[in-house]
Amino acid sequence: MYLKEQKQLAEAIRAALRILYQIDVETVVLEQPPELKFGEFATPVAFELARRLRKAPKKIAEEIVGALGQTPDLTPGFAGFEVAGAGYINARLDRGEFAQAFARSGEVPAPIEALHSLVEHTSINPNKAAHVGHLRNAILGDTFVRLLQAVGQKVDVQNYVDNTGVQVADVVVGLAHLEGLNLACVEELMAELAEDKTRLDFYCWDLYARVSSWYEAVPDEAAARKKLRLGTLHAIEAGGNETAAIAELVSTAILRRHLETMLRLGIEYDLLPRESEILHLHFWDLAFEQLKLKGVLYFETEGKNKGCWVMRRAGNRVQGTGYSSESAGAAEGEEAEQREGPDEDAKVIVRSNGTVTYVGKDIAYHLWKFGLLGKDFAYRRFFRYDDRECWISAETGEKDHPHFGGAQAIYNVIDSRQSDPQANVIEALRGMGYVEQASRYTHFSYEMVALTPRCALDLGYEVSEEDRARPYIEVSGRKGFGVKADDLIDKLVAATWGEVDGRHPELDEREREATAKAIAVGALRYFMLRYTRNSVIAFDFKDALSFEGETGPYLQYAVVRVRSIFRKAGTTAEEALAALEGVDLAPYLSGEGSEGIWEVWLRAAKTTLLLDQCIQTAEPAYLAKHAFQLAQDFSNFYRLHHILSEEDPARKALLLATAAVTERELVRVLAWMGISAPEVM
RNA sequence: GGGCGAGUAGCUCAAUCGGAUAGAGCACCGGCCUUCUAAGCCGGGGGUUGUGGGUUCGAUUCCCGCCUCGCCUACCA
Repeated sequence: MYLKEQKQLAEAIRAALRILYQIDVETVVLEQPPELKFGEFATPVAFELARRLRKAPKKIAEEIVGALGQTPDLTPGFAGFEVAGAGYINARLDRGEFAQAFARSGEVPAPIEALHSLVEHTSINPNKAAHVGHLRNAILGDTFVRLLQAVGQKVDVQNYVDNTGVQVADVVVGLAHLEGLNLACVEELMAELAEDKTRLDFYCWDLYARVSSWYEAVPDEAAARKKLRLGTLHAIEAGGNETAAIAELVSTAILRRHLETMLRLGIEYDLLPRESEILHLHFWDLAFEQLKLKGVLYFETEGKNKGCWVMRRAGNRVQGTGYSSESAGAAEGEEAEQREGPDEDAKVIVRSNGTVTYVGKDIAYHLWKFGLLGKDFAYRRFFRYDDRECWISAETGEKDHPHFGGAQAIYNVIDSRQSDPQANVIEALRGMGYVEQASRYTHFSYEMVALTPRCALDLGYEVSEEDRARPYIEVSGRKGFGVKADDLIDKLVAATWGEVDGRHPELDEREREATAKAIAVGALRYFMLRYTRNSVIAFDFKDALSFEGETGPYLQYAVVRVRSIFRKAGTTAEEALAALEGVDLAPYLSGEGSEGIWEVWLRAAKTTLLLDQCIQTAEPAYLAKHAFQLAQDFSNFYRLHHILSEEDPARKALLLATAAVTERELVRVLAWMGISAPEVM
């Protein structure tokens, strides 16, 4: 529904333009009029054509309306068209018919393309606890996974683990050198922490901050300490030594903690590919050969990058050994000729000492994602969910495992600071001739979560004078500055639990707990989804712990109210929708006494349109906003029309069905956002 | 220096491909629980959309200049 009518109307108008003026327009702009009394659709197409046809917009609009009126077979489902203002064309739906059809169908969205997609999100360095920024990442990613699944795509969910990077090395330096622990002692420490119910990732949060400041603490020692850090990193990368064993032990335990934290929000993964396997299985060697063969990498012989294998950046044109990704036209050739000397802006992929950079490894990994590397990981089971298994990469693994990789489209949920390296990887793929894959590679970019200065002060951090003047302060794992994910979830659950205890003493303990958790998750997930991706979230407990207004609980509350009505009415949403069969709804959907009813139906019917839009733009915030507006429309309807006391049976059937479509669509959208609606709250 | 993003109500954010009167939430003020759950609803005040030009019948939206802020721009990962 809605989408169908929208397309139909656009086609009918295009047909009318062909008949009337023998012109073809690419797209007909359709929008919703400012008020529903003008109809459901409006188009300003007559304004655009005024100059071209040398006619007043109003006259054109009248002619189009006339043509539409004479060909009713082109616009089934529409009740009428009219000219408004200086030349708008407004279209009215046949409301009764529309509502009947929508009540019946519910419209299962058709897949845009039955793609096999791969979404990578979370990807927290396994050396410390997850913080609010990681929550935004995981919630955006998980929601997008659900959206893709809603349109019928097969989706692999991956959480990339950098278990051999500097961040893990820093924590190992802390354990081995600050605490003076060997492998056995680290095992002992972990056992003690477990005994103590101290979360290991919390312990490492503090340790990581200590190590980071320790590097700089004594100026004379700084160089030696940095050397220690680098040596630790190299030992971890190489593997097969005690340092690497400590790293493996700790990072794996922290990784498990991250999965537990995310599971609290209903977030699950299929696979955890790790950097250690990308290194040890020599993914890079294969990628390097391909990159050289296809001329994407070239050996720099001059300038600052002398002795390195480099790649030109997207948008740069370079002559000689470089290549041009798009078909090089004459103009580009001339431009290239004017340039002299080495491309100093090029991206170094292999350093002059022969080691490969992060971007290089990432290119190899992404070739694997698209099934273009010619090599695969081995796999082991790692984490058991209620109804599925999460696998982890391994050098040698289990014989039977699901097939991973080889996706047709990929989405990387990574914050916007990484847009440059992401662009490099895409450019490399394109340069290798994988143009199709490059076009289906989406850097699902989002802005960071920062803390408001007030929030930082409340948490007891020292805040400099200039930071206090800023609207927000960036979180920093290195400084141990931020809000830990589990702490936030704990706070949310405590707040909702207290509230549920007070409101529903009649429920047993387990029900109250489950309800409180559902509301806490709803509040948190909605909070992270309501902002568009490129907006920085300035985090504050006051906003995040709010359960009123535009929040998750507000949406859940609308569903709870609907369910309460059905309980009292002794019926169900399904029955209420089925009972509409054969009822003439038109008299109740417009005119006196219909206020607020049609708004709910129209809004509810737009859900599929929003789903489409969110996928096209990779922007879940539109859906969050839509759900809120539907809940708002329902609240308005709820106030204006008392359902259970309605005496006209036909009207009562419609009012019940209005509540039913609200529930059906709201529950659907909430599920896409990973939010469940409790029975009571 | 170059690239990307942002600047909208006191605060936090929306505004579909350039369209009709720029909308929500929070905060503030005033009302509404004897009728389906008040985590709700209604009403009120609040705006030179950073700034100066341009294009257009029409600009928060597109183009150019300027101002402010953030991020990226390493032979770190």
